Amino acid sequence: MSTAHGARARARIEVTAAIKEAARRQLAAEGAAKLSLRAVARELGMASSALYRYFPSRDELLTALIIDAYDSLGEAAETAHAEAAHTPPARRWTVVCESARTWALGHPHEYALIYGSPVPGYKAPDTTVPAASRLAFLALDILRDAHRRSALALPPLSADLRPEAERMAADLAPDLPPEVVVAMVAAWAELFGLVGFELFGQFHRVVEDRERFFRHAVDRLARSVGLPASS
Amino acid sequence: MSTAHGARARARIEVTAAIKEAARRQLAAEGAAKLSLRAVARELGMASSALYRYFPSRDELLTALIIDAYDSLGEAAETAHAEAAHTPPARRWTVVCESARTWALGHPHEYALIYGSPVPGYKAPDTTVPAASRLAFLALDILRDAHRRSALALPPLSADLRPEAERMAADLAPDLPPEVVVAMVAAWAELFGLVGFELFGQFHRVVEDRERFFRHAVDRLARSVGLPASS
DNA sequence: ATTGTGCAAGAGCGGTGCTCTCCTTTGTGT
DNA sequence: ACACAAAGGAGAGCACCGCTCTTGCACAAT
Repeated sequence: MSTAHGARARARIEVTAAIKEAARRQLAAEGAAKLSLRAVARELGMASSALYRYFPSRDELLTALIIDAYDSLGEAAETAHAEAAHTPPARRWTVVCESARTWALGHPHEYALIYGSPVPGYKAPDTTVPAASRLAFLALDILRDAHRRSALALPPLSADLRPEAERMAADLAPDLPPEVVVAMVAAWAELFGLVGFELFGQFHRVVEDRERFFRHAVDRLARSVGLPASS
Repeated sequence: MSTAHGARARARIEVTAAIKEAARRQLAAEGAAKLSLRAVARELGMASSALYRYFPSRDELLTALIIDAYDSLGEAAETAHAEAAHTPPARRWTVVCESARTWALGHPHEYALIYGSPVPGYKAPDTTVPAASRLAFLALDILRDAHRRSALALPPLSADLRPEAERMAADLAPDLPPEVVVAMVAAWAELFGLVGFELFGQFHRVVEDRERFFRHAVDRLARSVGLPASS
C-alpha cells in the first residue's frame, strides 16, 4: 500500500523527515518559542505554506518533536542502564539518574520542551504518553529487581494515603508494594526538580560543583526509595 | 526629589503600575508566551509605542513580573509561616511547602514564569536574586531553629562533596553545618520538582489524589533534611 | 491520452516586537 | 511671566510570525 504508491509516498516520508530534522536543529539552536515554520521552510528552500501539507499546524510539529525528545531521553537512559546490567540496583539507579541529567544538559531545549512549562494553548495529546513513560518504567524495573532480591526498607504509608497508593500501584506496578510505587513517583518528580533547577539557572551562585552535588542528591533519592546508599 | 517633580512623577508611577497590572492580568489569563505589548496597550487605551516610555522592551516588563511573582510567592510562604509560629519546625516546614504548592496552583502562569523553562534569549538580571531567595532563606530559618533545639540527624557528607558543601554553607548559612545546607538546597529543588510535575501535567493519569500525595512527599522531604516525621 | 489528485507557490490576513518621527503637554530656570 | 527643554503620546512603518485560500503544475492511475 505505502510502497505501492511508489515515489510519491517515499518522497513524502523523506520530506517529513527533513522537516523534523530542520526543526530539531532550530529547536536546539533557539528553543521552542522561536521555532518558526517559516524559518524551517526557508532552511529547506520551500514555501512556508508547503509545510502545511506535512504538518497541519505548528503544534503538530511540536508534538512530533516532543515524542522524539521523550524517546531520545528514554533511549539514553535505557542504554546507560543496559551497560550497567549485572551491577546492583542501587548502582543502576544512580546510572539512570545521571544519564537523565547528562541528556538534559546536552539537550537543554528539548528538555525544556518536555519537562519545562507547557506551551500555552498547547495540549499534549495522549500519543506522547508511551514515550513519556519509558523512564518511569525503567526506574520501576530497577526497584522491582531490588525488591525481588530483598524487600526494600520503606516506612509504612500513612492510613489516609493508602487508597491512592494502592490505586497507583495497581496502575503502574501491581507486583510491587504500594509504598515502593509511591516512593518511586515522588523520587521521579524530585529528580527532575534537581535537573530542572540546574538547567534553568536556579542554582546560579548557589551550587557551583553541580556534578558532585547531583551525585549526592541522587544518593539521597536512592535512600528515599529504599535502596542502600551507594559507594 | 521624586515628590518635588510633582504630578509628572506621580503620573509615571501610576501608569507604570497600571501597565504591570494589565500585564499580570494577561499573564494569568494566557501565559507568558502570549503576553503582548500591543494587547496591554490596547487594554490601557494607549498606543503600543507609548509603552516603550515605561519599559524599554518586552523583556524588561517580564523581569518586573518575575520579581513580582517571586515576591508574591515569598510573601505567601512567609505569611503562612508566621501563622504557624510557635509550632514545631517540622510542622512549619510542612506549612511552608504546602503554601508554595497552593500559591503555584493559584498562580500557574506566574509559577511557570519563575520556575518553568526560561524564555529563550531572556537572561534574568541579578535584580531578581533577592526576591528569588526569600523562600530558600525561610526554609533555612526553619532548619536553623530546629538545629538550635536539637541537632538535625543527617548522614555525614561524602568526602568529595565536603569542599563544595562548606562553600555553600559559608555563602548561605555559616552558622549551620554544611550537611544541613546541602540537604536544604536539594530538598528545595525537589520540592519544586513535585510542584512542577503536578502543575505541568506530568502526574496526569498517574497521581489522582494530588493533595495527599504531596503531603506525603513533603513528609519524606522533611525527613531528608533531618526533621522528625510529622503527624 | 486523458483525467484526477497530490503538492508547491504566492498573495494576503491579522497579529507580533520594536523604531522613528512628529507633536503636545508639562516643569523649570531665568 | 515667559521661553525652552524634557517627557510622553500617537502614528506610520519595518520585518517578522502562524495560517488560509487560490492557482497552477506534474505526476499517477485509468
